[in-house]
Amino acid sequence: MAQRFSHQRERIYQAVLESRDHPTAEMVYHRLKPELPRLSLGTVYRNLQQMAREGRLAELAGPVARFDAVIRPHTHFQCAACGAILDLADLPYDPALDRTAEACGLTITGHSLVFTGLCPRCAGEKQPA
Amino acid sequence: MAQRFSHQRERIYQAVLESRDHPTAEMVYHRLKPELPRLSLGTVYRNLQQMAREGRLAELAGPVARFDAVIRPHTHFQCAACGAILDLADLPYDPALDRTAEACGLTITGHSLVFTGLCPRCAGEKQPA
DNA sequence: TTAGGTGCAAACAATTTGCCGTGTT
DNA sequence: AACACGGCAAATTGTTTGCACCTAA
Repeated sequence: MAQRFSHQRERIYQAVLESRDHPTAEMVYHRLKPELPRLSLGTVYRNLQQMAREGRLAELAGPVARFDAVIRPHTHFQCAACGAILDLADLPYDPALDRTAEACGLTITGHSLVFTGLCPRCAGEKQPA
Repeated sequence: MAQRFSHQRERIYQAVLESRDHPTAEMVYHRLKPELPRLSLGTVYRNLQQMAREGRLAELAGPVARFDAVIRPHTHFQCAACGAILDLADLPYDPALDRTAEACGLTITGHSLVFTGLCPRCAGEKQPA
């Protein structure tokens, strides 16, 4: 289980660290390809995923699209265990946040706020080791 | 351009509306298949995407994963035009939000806050029609 | 009648995995 | 030497699209 040192992994980590644009696996691959001509895309995926599991990297968003019939902006909750998404009706969308963000000099049209944790069902199933 | 009434589209909309779990295209398909045996997955994708474009449905997250070497929770901004993601260093992560959400009876481990709008470059390129 | 909608299957795109030789410990 | 790692390509999965037919208006 113990992982070993790996030249590629360190390069991949550095690439994500240096490029501030939250790159996709593909972007990392193309950036490293010139200096590591034998690098393969599969390795990039494997290492990104591994480092994300360990918490060395953060992963933004997932690979599948989900839809919501509630148009009015609102707050979501996603269970880390089962992936279910719930609405948090009690936690209203706060437009004041958008105005705060505009202070950064950006044109803000809205925001998405998603809480992470364990849903009641998964929290119940968790039994202490 | 004007769209017509479509039985399938209404069923698909209803399916998203009735299932409160923010379903994926696949989930919608499987839920409707029994009552609409000739329904095809392509149609589900087409209609979900169309309704999302029109604003009749909201789409959560995109299909490609991105990575961030900054582990410490922080706030993001995504440009609606070019898709670029920026860090909003001036808008710190607010742990108080998590405590508020716990009032809903959930175990909260964190949250993600992503603002949407136009980045400076895309805002500059926008010329009035 | 006319343009949009649908099923179906093929095309694409994003991501994962098996196999087997290589590198770290 | 043992076992994690990396390259490569095939396999999976998620999503889009071309085409011929069907249907609302």
